[in-house]
Amino acid sequence: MNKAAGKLTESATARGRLPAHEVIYRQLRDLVLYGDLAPGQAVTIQGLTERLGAGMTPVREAIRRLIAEGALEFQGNRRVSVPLLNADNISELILARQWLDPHLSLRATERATPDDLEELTALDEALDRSISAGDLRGYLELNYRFHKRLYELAEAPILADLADGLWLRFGPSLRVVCGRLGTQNLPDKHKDLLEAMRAKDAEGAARAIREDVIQGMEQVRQSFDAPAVSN
Amino acid sequence: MNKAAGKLTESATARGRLPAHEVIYRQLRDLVLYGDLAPGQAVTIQGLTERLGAGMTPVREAIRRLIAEGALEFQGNRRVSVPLLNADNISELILARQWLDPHLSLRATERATPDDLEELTALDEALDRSISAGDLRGYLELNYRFHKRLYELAEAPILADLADGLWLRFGPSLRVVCGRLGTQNLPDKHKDLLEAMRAKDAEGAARAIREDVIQGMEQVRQSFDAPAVSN
DNA sequence: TTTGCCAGAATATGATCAAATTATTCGCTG
DNA sequence: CAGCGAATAATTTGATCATATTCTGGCAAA
Repeated sequence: MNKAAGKLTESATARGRLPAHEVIYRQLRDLVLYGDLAPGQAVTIQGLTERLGAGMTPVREAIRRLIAEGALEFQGNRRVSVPLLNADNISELILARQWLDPHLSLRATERATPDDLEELTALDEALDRSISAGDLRGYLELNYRFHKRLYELAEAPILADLADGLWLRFGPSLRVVCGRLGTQNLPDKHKDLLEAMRAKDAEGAARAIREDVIQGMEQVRQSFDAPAVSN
Repeated sequence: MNKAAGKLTESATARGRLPAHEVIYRQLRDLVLYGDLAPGQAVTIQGLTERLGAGMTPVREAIRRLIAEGALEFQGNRRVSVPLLNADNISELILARQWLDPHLSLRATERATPDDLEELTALDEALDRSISAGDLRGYLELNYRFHKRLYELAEAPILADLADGLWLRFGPSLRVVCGRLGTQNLPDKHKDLLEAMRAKDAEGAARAIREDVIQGMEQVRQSFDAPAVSN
């Protein structure tokens, strides 16, 4: 096998140069994940080519990917928009996360090395600083990265994919809710989780994350029962 | 609002003319779902433009969508292929379906009308005929449609999406396994399921589908422990 | 074995065509 | 004469293609 050749060739993608459609995909993904695009907002190809300064082919491909992941919605005619969730959708998401997240946390606890735990702890501390500073965007980003890292540690790529994909679906709504509540009222169970993980208490970790999920997602659900904002 | 205009215009997409990328997507999806593309097989853009007689832009978009759904795999360099599952992957899929399918069946049972039940029964009978006739492709297609219809009846679009997506992941492997076993040895629990649904026994339906999933998926898992075929 | 070259495939652009929404005009009725 | 509504024009946006460019992997020669 000429496995060495690949290394020596120092392929363009390997040395950090990602294809444009990949770059655009990640940018657009973050736009959805962190709620820079509001629920219901229309997404146009040409609008994005300007906003992200790219050709339309990469933008087009990025949009298709996001649609397939449920992050965007194809509206039958040729319109694409950020999905507008209803209370039932939220219930489904809560249900799915209530099953997936504990399962993944349990596996992550069994596999996490001290280094991994340190990394998670550092992420959580950064998260706390964002909350104190009232930095909403930072909170959303770090909170996601905390959970995402947990998924990765579980070494279950398919289940992690599923869990990861759910974040894209409630990302826009989460932003709206957190924007209303302010960063001060955003408790989490990360401390309990980390403690359980350090003790290799997999069941305890699963319980902690389950509470974290319920606590966070119920806030989103309640915002649907509450009177909708003006516009 | 000129909502009337839209109706009168009799929009092209509304009267059945789907965009090419959508058509290509569905064709390519079926190719994966029913195992016409073998696990590990390389998928090239230009190869598909010829095979499906389409331009490369629609093919490109279809491939991106399938990659996002986990039906295809982007191999880092510019290669795309049908994912080759390992035993761990199968375990993940079993786990996910063991949770999703019963849940959806339970909801479907609560909501199914007599007409719906009749439709499912008809699908199952057609399925039996395919088995008797030794028609593997027909079996794969009808079995999928049976479960897919069940997902739809649950009226939980997000969970249904997740469950549906899993089929794309084990489709190619399922084809290989069934090809080895022959259609005669493909038992299912559909009869038990339908009986429970007719009796509005939601818990019973959930149990039946759980057994159906385990029975079917375990066959796939075992084919990994069994000695791999020659090539 | 290593290095450089080459064929072939994928990426990316811009042009072109088609479709849908929005804006405008015109005619009608009250 | 004013206001409403329908038909139509104009603009915007999406879909598709042909083409240019870049990259990869293999092959051949040193």
